[in-house]
Amino acid sequence: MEDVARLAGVSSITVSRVLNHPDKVAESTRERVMAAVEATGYIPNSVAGSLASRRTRVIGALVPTITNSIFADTIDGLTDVLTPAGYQLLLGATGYSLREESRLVGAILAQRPAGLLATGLQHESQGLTLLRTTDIPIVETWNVDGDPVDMAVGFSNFEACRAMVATLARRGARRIGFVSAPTTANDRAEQRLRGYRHAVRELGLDTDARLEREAKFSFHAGAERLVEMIAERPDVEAIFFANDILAIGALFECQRRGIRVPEDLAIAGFDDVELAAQVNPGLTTVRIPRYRIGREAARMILRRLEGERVEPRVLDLGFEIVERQSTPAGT
Amino acid sequence: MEDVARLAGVSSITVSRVLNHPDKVAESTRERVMAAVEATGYIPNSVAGSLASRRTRVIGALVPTITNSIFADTIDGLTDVLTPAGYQLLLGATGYSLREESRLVGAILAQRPAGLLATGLQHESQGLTLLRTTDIPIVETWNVDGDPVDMAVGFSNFEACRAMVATLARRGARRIGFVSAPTTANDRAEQRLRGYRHAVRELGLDTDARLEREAKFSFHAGAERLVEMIAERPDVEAIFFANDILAIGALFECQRRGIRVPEDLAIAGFDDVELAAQVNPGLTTVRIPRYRIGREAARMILRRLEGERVEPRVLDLGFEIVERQSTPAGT
DNA sequence: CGCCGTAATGTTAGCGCTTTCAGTAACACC
DNA sequence: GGTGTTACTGAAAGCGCTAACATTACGGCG
Repeated sequence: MEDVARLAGVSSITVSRVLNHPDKVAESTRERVMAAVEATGYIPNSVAGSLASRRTRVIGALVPTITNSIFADTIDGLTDVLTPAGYQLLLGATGYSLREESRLVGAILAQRPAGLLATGLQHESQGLTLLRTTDIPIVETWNVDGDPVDMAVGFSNFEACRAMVATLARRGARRIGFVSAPTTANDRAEQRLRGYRHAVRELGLDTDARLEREAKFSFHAGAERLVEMIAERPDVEAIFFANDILAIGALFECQRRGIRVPEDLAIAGFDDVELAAQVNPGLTTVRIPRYRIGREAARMILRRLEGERVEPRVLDLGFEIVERQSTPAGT
Repeated sequence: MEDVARLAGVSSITVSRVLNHPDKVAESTRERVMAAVEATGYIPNSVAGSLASRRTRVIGALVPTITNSIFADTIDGLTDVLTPAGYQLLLGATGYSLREESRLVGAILAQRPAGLLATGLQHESQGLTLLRTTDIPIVETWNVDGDPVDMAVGFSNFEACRAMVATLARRGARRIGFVSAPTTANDRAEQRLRGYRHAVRELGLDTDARLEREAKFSFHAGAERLVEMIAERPDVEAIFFANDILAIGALFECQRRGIRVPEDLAIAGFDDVELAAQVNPGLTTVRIPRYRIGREAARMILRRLEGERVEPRVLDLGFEIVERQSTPAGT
């Protein structure tokens, strides 16, 4: 920066101003400085800048895994808002471990981000303390059933599952199975399971424990649980899977076994991934605002960084039941 | 940090040492300092630390989009190596724009990352200059057909496509269509197309331009190109899609239209996404080391950061033709 | 005509750490 | 007992910027 200043015949603070507050510099000076920046190939040092100004242009984001496209969509929404605003993304993957989340929260906060996005409302006490102590805007995502540390944006996993069970029941099913995602360190999965259980009781449906299982996130696991469940409860009428990947894995298994969907068995998923609309039959599922979660989270953070108050602190973006051909049509 | 030092009855430099070089501090002191760190809830300021030490624990990564799972897998491999080594990920999505890539390279370099991962060997001159000028380790990924700025890890898209066409031809197809991904700002797609063209000529197959189309990345586009191609060239025997998503979109369209795969038409994809093995019939495709690309890229960067020389600078991880049921079986 | 507001630029200090060099103490060795 | 060696701790300087205040020039205004 010293070099640039010398070449342009100004002091270094003027160079700094040209780069950060161009309107506070005379146009002729600005041009001279910009030319000098080009000529020297100067790349500003944001590390030094951040230290001096005590703020960074970095937003931290913590997701369980970026390998699951639903989180990739949220990150996508986040960057689509952040990038034009001049912010960059510091990404961490917790691998569904609250221990690892705490560690990453510490590591990310050490970078003094301007804001932070987390997934879920559930945290380890250590991480929670860190989140509470810091004064940057924090948005927890993918869940609105609980108390956020600061702000939250998402939808009710509980209500979404309850609504899907109600839809299946309305189409005539009384024996509805549920395949949950692992609920440890995953409040979204836990609430989906609770939503199912609540609905089954509420509607007086079959509550046999054999209609409930857990599966890791994979096509294969969905197929396996399907096979197990129809072996133990051949009379099951519909199986609701906690995510589309499981459901589609099961759907493919039905294709292979000649089980007719939805005539012999109805299948429903959760997430409405792009694939859900493409498979044959199309998958009935819950559409959730994955991309918008990221977008709105970014907006909330930015608004706070601009000094505005953000109300409400919990933003429920809702969900939508999408009925396709994998469940019986309405009459 | 001042507070911690006072509480522990040491100077601030000792606190710094406890945090960064714990082995250079007496155990009793270390314990006292750690207790003080806990008590005060001190979170080190990496920004200041980085400025003073002139190095960060951040690695930049540029991908076209994180929404495509193949890049998510590469990022996954990257973080799996980087995180245990104490590095964090600064992620940028270029949206397949070289202009945007240049901008992001500048923004990321301003953060003074310890290393940088880019996707592809193709860059705009402005971004290329930045990459060349900087002295941090840089790995270009997903392509080894060309000259890297620094290091590269990936496979030959050209040879992979050539090999798939040869496989299809070996199974009897003479009229093989190709659906390319958009080739602008995407050297990988471009080389896949060139590999197809080369193979078709080399093997004396049908070179009709109507057997060649382009499609954006979606199931839907794959289905559309399929429909168009069989309308214009009803005698096409096999269609090779530049990625699995296109191929699977086409496969689903065949299911809907009652086109038997592979009896009426063979279908092949590229990438071997998890879904490719699940669909019915299973998709013949090219398996590529998506995850390992990220892993090896991280390893190369880390080795360089430890002062080692890295040879070779271009690491070809190869590919593998995976024949499933969407193409005719061997005899 | 002096005063004051405004625009443009510069001076000074310091952000919170780490590097470098120095210093102290304890111990072994010839 | 002087010297070297190892282990530990500290003082001073400064990383490359920006915030806050200072300065200069200029023109409008009572």
